[in-house]
Amino acid sequence: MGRAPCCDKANVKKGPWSPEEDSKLKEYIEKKGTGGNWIALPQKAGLKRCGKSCRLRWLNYLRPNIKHGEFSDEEDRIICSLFASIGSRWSIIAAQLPGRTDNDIKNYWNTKLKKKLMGMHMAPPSHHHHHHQRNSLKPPPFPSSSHHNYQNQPLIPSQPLSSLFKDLSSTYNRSFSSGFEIPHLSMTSNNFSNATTNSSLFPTQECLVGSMQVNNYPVKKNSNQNNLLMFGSEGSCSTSSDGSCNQISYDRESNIKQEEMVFQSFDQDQNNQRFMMLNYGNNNSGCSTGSAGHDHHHVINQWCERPDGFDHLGTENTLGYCDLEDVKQLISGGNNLNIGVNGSKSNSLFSNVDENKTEEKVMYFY
DNA sequence: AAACGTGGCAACCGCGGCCAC
DNA sequence: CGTGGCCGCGGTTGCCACGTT
Repeated sequence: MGRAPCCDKANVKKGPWSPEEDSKLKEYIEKKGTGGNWIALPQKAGLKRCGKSCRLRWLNYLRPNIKHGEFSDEEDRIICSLFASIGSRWSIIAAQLPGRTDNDIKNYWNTKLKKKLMGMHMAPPSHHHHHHQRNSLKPPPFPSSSHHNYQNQPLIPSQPLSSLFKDLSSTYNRSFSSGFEIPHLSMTSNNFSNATTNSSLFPTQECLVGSMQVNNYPVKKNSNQNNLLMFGSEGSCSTSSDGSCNQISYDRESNIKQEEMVFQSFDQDQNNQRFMMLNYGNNNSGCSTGSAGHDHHHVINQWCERPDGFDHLGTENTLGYCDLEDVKQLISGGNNLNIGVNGSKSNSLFSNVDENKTEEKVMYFY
């Protein structure tokens, strides 16, 4: 039933590469190139390896100009801001960092960089040795005062991550308004438009503008609050009560991922709306929890009329923010907003849509 | 000092997408 | 337009070194 193997497993070596294999592969490719066919290459080069293994070894290790060792603050910054905007698309991120491979960056993010950002709020989940444990995610403190001004915070931090983290965590702790609510959101697939922005706020960002609906509860009429900026990867706002939040294994305790992937958006000042998204997670399972038969969209802001308690909330990792004027400018102002729905992953976003529900504008970054 | 836990990475593997036929 | 098969992505696993109990 399964897919045919890409090569003859019996006759193929697996595991770490020996220096001899390395030099064989290197010499062959330097002399003859890959010929555009990795499958045939190992045989031609006299290697008992699967073509994919050769490709990986070459791209991640043998290829010229591979950079190893410490990541600089600048690299940290780039990775962080790109992750904030496009999520875990490591190959794209790697393309911005000469000499780094996607694998390298992925590993670095998962083992170190993420912790730099998360450390104070909670220990990131460990998948090691199947010690999946439900992190007891505590909701953040519920401050009664608000109106913290983060006017001058840049979207892409110019400081090292350590200082970014400090700033944002203190902001975070102080900035909830007293009455914020958790709306349940889903998105509709119609009315999305494609374009590209060159805004200085979001240089070369790709974004998607579309409609947002709030399931079951009316959107507040205050139009200042009708914009929601979502940072994150493709599935960031998938509705998951139907299990369509894909790529998550429900039969494992790795469910925890979903609960960690909570977005927060909040704004305090009616006249000076700020939008902030917090996203924690390592793939496209977004803000849903998907586990309890509800419609789980834990996006925190003053969005709809429903006051709701904390439920499944883990709230970590501030990655970006802007204010309403920025949003407006992007939406109007002749900005082109680019990239539509991208493939099947995003399709799950658009389930559970009731066309009769209130729809509002949303920008969805990925 | 042995067993156990953890971090760091390299490598693996399934899948979606793309393209040639 | 199918369809078969390769490519590359990204989530996951395996392994080793080292720290801790």
